[in-house]
Amino acid sequence: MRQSKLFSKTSKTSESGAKSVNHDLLARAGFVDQLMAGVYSYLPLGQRVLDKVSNIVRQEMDEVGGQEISLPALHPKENWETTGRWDSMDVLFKIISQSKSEYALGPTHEEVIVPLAKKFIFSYRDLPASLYQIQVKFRDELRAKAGLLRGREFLMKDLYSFHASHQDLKDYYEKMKTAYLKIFSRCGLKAIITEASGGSFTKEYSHEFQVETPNGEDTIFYCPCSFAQNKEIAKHKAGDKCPDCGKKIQELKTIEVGNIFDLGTKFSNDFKLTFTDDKGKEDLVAIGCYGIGISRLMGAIVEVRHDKDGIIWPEEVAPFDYHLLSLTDKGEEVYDDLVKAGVSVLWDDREDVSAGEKMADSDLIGIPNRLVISKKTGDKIELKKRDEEDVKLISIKDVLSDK
RNA sequence: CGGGGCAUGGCCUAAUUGGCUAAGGCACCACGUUUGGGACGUGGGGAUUCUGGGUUCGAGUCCCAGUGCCCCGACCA
Repeated sequence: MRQSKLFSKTSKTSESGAKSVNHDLLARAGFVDQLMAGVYSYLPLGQRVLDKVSNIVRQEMDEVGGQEISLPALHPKENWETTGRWDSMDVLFKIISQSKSEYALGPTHEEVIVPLAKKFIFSYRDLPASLYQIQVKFRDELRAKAGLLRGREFLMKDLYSFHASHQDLKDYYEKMKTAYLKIFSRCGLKAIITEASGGSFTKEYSHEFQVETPNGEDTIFYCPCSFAQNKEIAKHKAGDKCPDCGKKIQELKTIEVGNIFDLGTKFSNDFKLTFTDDKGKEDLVAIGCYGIGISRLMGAIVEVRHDKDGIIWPEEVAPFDYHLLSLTDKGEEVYDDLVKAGVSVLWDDREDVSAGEKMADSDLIGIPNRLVISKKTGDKIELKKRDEEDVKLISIKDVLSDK
């Protein structure tokens, strides 16, 4: 991609409403644009990051047997009345059509997928089943805030698993924990599995995946031995002895990037989703639900991985692998070679922009590898990692073989 | 939803006690000079000062109402 053709531009000044780090940096670097509180447009750079994160999530969900689908965002009122959530879920967006019918905009999809599952699941032979989608969700938050961290419209992966027994659900739930940790690790984050409330529709436990950052809105009590509880349900406090290992419990500010629920038979009971077991007996299907806020995850990565100059994208989610800066009129040949070799590169080919501005923009955008061509580099290319100070001179062959 | 703050070209800001044609920077257009850490000169275009009322000879500035955004809290299957 030639930067001279890039739709977005960087900005030296922060937007007056961009008080959070992720909103400020993502807006200044040209990844997102705020439409209103909690609602953002994703510009070309931002869309590339969302796609990168989504693909990581896809790979890991496919790895645990998930099948990707796409459910409607517009839901009939009736399904939400069936589960009682039309009235009880405060954040439900409700809309009225011109013929005065009422609909919900999906904040989550049990009300759609369980009726769908009824059309295909009849026998223990149809179980287990695991379905997921990556889709925009709507939640009428009273206070959207912190950039991408708490939106009213946001991108989410939600997976629903269906099981013939509760034990089978629990086994799958554990597999999902491992898959989630892998996803967050690939996104450059260390997630802490934290015990949390199951919410009002499951009496079972739930587990949140929390990432430590000073700007986080959640508080957890944590011990490195693997003990972690959300403050909401915690029976311990900072300084107490860890019930598992006896060391002192710490208090951490965190962002929740994922949450998994054992829903039991709540929704299968509401919709009468049953199956026939191998003895010919009818039983309710056990359901698990597993969410990752993709756009929130993008914001969380920025909150954790930045410095005074800008964003520091982890390799796997960066919008491009290489940022090639031409400080002379040379560079086109190198760019063409890289493109031909399939290297993901953003080429700063802008002619009327000073070297200093190109470097400042490069740091702000945060692509992990910076290549510079200038008078000083001769027929070599300078390589600098975004998160390192030292530079080295290499040849284009080194770039191609490195990939 | 309770409390607080803010609202001026696309963006960031200024404007004396209420007083002249709303000023500057960024960005944009033209020409020229520049190019290793956010260069510079000259010229140019771009504004119902959030909306609606009110006070006043006169309102960006004061008052009332509304709207939007940000922050704190509550809320957040």
